Amino acid sequence: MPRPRFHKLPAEQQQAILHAALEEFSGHGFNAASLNRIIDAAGISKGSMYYYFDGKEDLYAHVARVELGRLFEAAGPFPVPSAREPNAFWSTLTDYYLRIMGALASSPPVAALARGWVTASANPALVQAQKEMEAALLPWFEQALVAGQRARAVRKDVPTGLLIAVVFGMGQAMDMWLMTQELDEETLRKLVPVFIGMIRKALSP
Amino acid sequence: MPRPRFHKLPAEQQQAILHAALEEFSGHGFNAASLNRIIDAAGISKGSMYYYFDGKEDLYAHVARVELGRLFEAAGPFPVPSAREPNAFWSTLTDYYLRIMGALASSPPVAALARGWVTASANPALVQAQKEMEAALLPWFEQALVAGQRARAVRKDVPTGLLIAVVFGMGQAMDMWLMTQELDEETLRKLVPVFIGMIRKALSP
DNA sequence: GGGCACATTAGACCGGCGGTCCAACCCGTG
DNA sequence: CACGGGTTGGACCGCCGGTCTAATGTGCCC
Repeated sequence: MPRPRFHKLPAEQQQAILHAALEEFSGHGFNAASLNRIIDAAGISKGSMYYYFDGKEDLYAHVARVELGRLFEAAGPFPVPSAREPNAFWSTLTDYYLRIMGALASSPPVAALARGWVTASANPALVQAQKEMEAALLPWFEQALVAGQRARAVRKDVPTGLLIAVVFGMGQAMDMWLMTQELDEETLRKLVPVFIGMIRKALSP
Repeated sequence: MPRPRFHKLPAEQQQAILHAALEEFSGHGFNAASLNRIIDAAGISKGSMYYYFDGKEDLYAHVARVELGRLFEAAGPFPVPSAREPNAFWSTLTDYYLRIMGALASSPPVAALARGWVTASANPALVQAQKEMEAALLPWFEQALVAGQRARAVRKDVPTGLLIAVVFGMGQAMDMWLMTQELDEETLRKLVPVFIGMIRKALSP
């Protein structure tokens, strides 16, 4: 977490720092990103940076929080599907997935940041930040799965943790694959249902 | 690739270097591993290390190649299923998966290395090494998928590249989940068919 | 056996990294 | 005006991966 002082800064200076950090992190990934370059680009001194943030990881986590937060905001709130029937359940998820991918496609640096975030999973320096975001996402995942089980859309014979891992893994793989292709609205609209269909088949009772 | 000179070294010194590197890489992951520590632990000088290897990435790739090579050797050759019928096709794959996981379970450092290898995917310093291993694995994946399609076990309405990505992602997620659990032979034997079953459902026509 | 050429080794050195530290400066208050 | 806490600049630290070269083996030819 940034120190409270950071939020007292003039908005434009906060922006300058966050912008520089987003550029650097999305362009190089966490490990290869240089805090010194961010500091230069933001036009502040090292002392100030460490006066506002605990260090590189803290800055990264904050940028990710802010940008991914904006992303989810732009895509609307997480729906916890209340469907009583499998088809309805899965179509709710399809809609949401489409909204997220659309939002991502409209902002390449954020997409790069998200990609980096999701692949940096094993980095020991990031456990803290990862856990934090995981903790924010997990309850939703769990709720969604339980709702799915209630709608008879999701199997009950496998530990929830494993289901989450698998969905996460499939989603990640699909996202990565998507991001390496040309992303026009048309194909996206065609592919997302295919993706959800595969997840659906894997999870169905 | 290590320089040819490396292979002319007395076997025990090669072993010392590879052992030190395996310990360090499996314990810290690629980024956090320290080449200097490996050098100290192996009891050689920096000059020698760089005389035998191009650098950190080269050493890592070599260790991974050797250790994962041993792993696959221990698990027997990649089967390209020749089944003519879905059930036979999937049971061939189940057997193989079980053999690999068994081999992994018997050697924690190699398991850690494999975990690190698979999660380090986005590291720009490793693209070379990643591509190399991918190139070695891809043809087998493709053959297996095509064989699966021939056995009417795998759908044909989705690009092969996407299928591979999804299978890879699911496999990775399952592996990671497995490695965070207690790995006794019993549960493994129960879980692997469930995994393969999920992959099967996602891929079936 | 002596001299030479080449393979090998040791480790000082380089720029850059993330992170620490403290003197100097700014600015509101008494 | 003087003080004192909030803020800033940037020198400094230990470590990183990587380079370079002088010294040291080592085997071969005359």
